[in-house]
Amino acid sequence: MQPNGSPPASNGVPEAAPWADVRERLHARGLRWTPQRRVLIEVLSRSDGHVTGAEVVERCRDIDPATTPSTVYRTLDVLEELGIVRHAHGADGREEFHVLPKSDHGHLHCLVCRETWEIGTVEAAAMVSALRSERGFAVELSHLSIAGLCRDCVPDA
Amino acid sequence: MQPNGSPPASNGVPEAAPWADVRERLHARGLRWTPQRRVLIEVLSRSDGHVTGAEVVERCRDIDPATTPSTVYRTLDVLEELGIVRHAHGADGREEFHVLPKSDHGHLHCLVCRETWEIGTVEAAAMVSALRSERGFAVELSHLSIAGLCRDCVPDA
DNA sequence: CCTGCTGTTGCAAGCCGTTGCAATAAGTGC
DNA sequence: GCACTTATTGCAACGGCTTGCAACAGCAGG
Repeated sequence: MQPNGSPPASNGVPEAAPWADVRERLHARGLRWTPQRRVLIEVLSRSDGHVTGAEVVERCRDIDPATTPSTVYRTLDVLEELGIVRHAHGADGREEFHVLPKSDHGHLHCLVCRETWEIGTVEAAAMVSALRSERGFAVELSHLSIAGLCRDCVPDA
Repeated sequence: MQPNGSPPASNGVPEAAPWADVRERLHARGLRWTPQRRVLIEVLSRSDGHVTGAEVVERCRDIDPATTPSTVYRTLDVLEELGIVRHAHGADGREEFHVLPKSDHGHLHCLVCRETWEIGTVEAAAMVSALRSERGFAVELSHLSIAGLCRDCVPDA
């Protein structure tokens, strides 16, 4: 059954592929395709790439009010193993999921305005390679959250 | 200066200076010196510099079983404003407090063995200044936690 | 010592996540 | 279609931390 592709958001951004084969990917690992997982995938496919755990739960409830948090979080763990989502913690320590990361990247969080920005491999390169060579430490960039004050919130002009 | 070595944990080495004037510092701000705060200061003065929120609560309870979490966390907030403690979040998002940070530093967390290391201004310098000049972003080093795999846990030998 | 102002506390409740466990239901083979 | 294996679910309870609120108690001042 392929009833007209599942459109991503509503603003014509394509997205197509990634979600189509999730079911098969699960099966390939002996995992199952359940109604609850369908709902979660539906929610994620509509996200813009960054969501908190609580947001995901809430959106799932919009589709199926019976949604249980434990199921959602456990499924997110599974999807993380499949590489479909990736999680990190915001400046307040809460979970933030990154959906379909197109590239490995971390985040910058302004402690004042709460705005966030992505920081890519290039910007992190110096630090990452320094830690790698000096300490043998392999940074998990996708889990990296750097807190601080953004340009607009730095008091010092 | 301040040779002092400041012997960290265990033995009853009473960390003279910093704690002595906490009471006055509070008073100077119109804040109060209460039994509960006395207990918390007692606990912090015995810490080796890194404790989780839950640990602090538990240790306070060792001294006064009636200790309430809300009081502890609220007082830690106050002490953070006084610059006596500083908090960050571990790889799991839980709070970690740095007591009397002698220097600004962040932390490295191994996702496998859970070990942690400090990372100082020198190591972070490249990244900090890059973010500062390219984005105007002022990194709060003391809040920085970098997750990844340490030398001993990196699979790839 | 007594009084009053207001910083603090403790409680109750709540939010975000996690976990143990028994019941349920995908997916497989016949 | 029908067992059967076992991945998955939902529940209930808990851990860490926060918040609203009424009662309490530092600490000047008289």
